Amino acid sequence: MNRASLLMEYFQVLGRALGPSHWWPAKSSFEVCLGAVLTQNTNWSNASTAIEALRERELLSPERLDALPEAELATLIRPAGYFRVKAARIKALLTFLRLEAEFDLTRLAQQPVEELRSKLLTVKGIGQETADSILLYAFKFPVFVVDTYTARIMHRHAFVPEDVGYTELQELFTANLPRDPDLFNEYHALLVRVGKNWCKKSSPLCSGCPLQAYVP
DNA sequence: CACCAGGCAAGTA
DNA sequence: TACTTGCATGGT
Repeated sequence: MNRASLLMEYFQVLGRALGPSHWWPAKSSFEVCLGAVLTQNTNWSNASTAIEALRERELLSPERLDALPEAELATLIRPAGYFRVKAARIKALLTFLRLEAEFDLTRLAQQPVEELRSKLLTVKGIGQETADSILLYAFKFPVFVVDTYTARIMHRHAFVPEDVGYTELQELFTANLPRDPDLFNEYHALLVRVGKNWCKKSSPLCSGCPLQAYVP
């Protein structure tokens, strides 16, 4: 079986077993951008608590957050962990959004995806995964997001070496799947759900995983 | 108690 | 370039 067929089969098996993921859980593109930073190396539950703290204070707009002092932002997002680092990163992102598009995210997304990706990567605190999460989940560009779960799962299934780089791992999917943002959206979500439930870092518990039959 | 979570940048050699 | 370290809360 070739990679393209196998990757599509994985998607279908996971979809049938787990059902729709409804990603990204956010009410606006801007919320996706915030969540993308807040969830860096952090479980979504903690990131979500931080988002809700901002929501309670009606701070979930770029203008309101931009006006908020960084120290106050840091206090509010404390539950997300790395809160000082993340406050600085969110501030850097806000400055970028203001200078690049006057906080108009719709306008920001008018440019070619490669151009926007390059610009996002210049923002301190926005790496490849965060940039791609924003491109796919906030703006619906057909960009496949990969993460540590993706690497672990695909390595365990012998698709890639353990130390596979971000770009190489991403190309495994983009070179073998149709460039469909809805497909990429759901596929990444399903892989994260598999990772969380059955493909943990230590004590690999494949039992019960929908993809167990495919593990070599 | 230890380990982990939807990373990233800065420092070192 | 290749490797190491700091960042930090909350759940299991």
